[in-house]
Amino acid sequence: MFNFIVVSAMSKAGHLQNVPIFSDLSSSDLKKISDKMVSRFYEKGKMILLEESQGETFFIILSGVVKVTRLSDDGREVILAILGESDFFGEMSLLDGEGRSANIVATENSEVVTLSRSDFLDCLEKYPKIAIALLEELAIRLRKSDQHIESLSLSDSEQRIGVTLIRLAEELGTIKRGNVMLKGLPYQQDIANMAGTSRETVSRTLKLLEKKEFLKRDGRDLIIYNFDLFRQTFS
Amino acid sequence: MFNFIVVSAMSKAGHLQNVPIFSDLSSSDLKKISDKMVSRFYEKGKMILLEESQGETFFIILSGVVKVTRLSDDGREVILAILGESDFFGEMSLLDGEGRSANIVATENSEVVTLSRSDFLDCLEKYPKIAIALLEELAIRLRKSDQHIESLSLSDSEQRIGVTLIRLAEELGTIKRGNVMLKGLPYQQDIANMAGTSRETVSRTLKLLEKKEFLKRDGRDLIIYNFDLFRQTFS
DNA sequence: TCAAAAATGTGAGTATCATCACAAAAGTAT
DNA sequence: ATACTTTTGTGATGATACTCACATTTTTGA
Repeated sequence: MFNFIVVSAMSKAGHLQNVPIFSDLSSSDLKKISDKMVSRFYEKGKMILLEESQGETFFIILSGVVKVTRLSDDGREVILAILGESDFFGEMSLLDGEGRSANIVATENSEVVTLSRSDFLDCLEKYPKIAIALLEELAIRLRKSDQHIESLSLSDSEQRIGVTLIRLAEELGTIKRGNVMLKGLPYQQDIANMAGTSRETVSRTLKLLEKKEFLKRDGRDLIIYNFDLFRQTFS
Repeated sequence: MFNFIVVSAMSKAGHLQNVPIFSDLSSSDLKKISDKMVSRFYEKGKMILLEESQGETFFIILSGVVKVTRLSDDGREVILAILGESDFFGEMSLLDGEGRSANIVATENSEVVTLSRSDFLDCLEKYPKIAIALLEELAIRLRKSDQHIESLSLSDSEQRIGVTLIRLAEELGTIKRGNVMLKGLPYQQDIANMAGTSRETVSRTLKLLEKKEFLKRDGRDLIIYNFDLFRQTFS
């Protein structure tokens, strides 16, 4: 475990080059920024950010997977997004000053680097390219949110679960001759929380989709046959 | 009508000062930008942007109201947002290069100013303040989207309609001794499309909320008594 | 390796809400 | 003022999907 952290710290600047919002920067600028960053490691299941806490830090995921959630009063959870390598979070409350709007939990062992609020805002002032890249990314997220809203508004549960599998495949899957391989599917309860349905319905629907030969399950893994067709069918 | 356009054109730069994303600019910078803008007027019901068209223009609303929608294959409509004075739109496809993700329709006679793609991007490069202000605004919209998703995922139709009324009140209403006055409520079908429910359910629910004395209807107008309580109850 | 815990499968009952159908009311235009 | 259109109100019906209950399977950890 310790070994893991050391290795990652050594390659921090290297990793950053692969993060889209930094890709326009020269390596000397990148060095300056990465020197201000702090590496952190979160084990699977650990809470990274709480809904109530003040937003004072910007996070970039180097490896691992996190889920962005909101909790209702009665404890039910809505999963807003699944984020993976090179994704970032924490920017929203840095930008608009409101408190956190969501919880962040590591769903896999995850390594992140962080930037303080002031360093982050400096960055934006100093490198307009970063601000523009961030705008692009937020535009993409807003577009995804809009699709999510459309799906929740119009579709029945089978469609919504299909759309959710597409989202998961795009974030976590690997493509292989037109099929998508999803190793380590989230729990049915998490899929239900993404799709806005119940755990039991996810169970029944996955079985149905398997019978219809859209996909095949093998324990925690899942293969979607003919991903293009799957997309057409469900979104 | 012609009179209206002339008046507005004269006050274009003046209006811009009240638009949050430009509020940090000096009046000479503002002048430079406003010279590149073009005024347009859309009558109630007119389509401003189509889902399929290329995104090549940035719009700022000087007066009026527009709705942002997505249409499913079978023609059902989802209303993603209602935008009013000082709000802007069209930035998403300018930023991420994708085609339009939504339709925009004027729901009231509306006056907008537009900026071309290149002028808009120039603006962002030249005035980092604008880029940051835009980031703030997108963060706010993303936060609202997240709340919308939560509401669609967890709530029953009464809650969802309550949340929708709050959204409408915040965008279109005027506060008066703790009560909110909404003059010219949207049609029930539009409210249904925002809340992800059916027109009939909106009709029945409004009646119910009136009986519970949360609100009072008078033709097209609506008063929400004790808006703070209403918020607490529905979000 | 085995027990305990967690996750998944599945049936039965039921509530919510969409849909259909049509009546009433409110706007609009001639 | 009147006819026409649009919007709203409301009952009846049925389907979808949620909840509850419990069996089965898989995973975890000592």
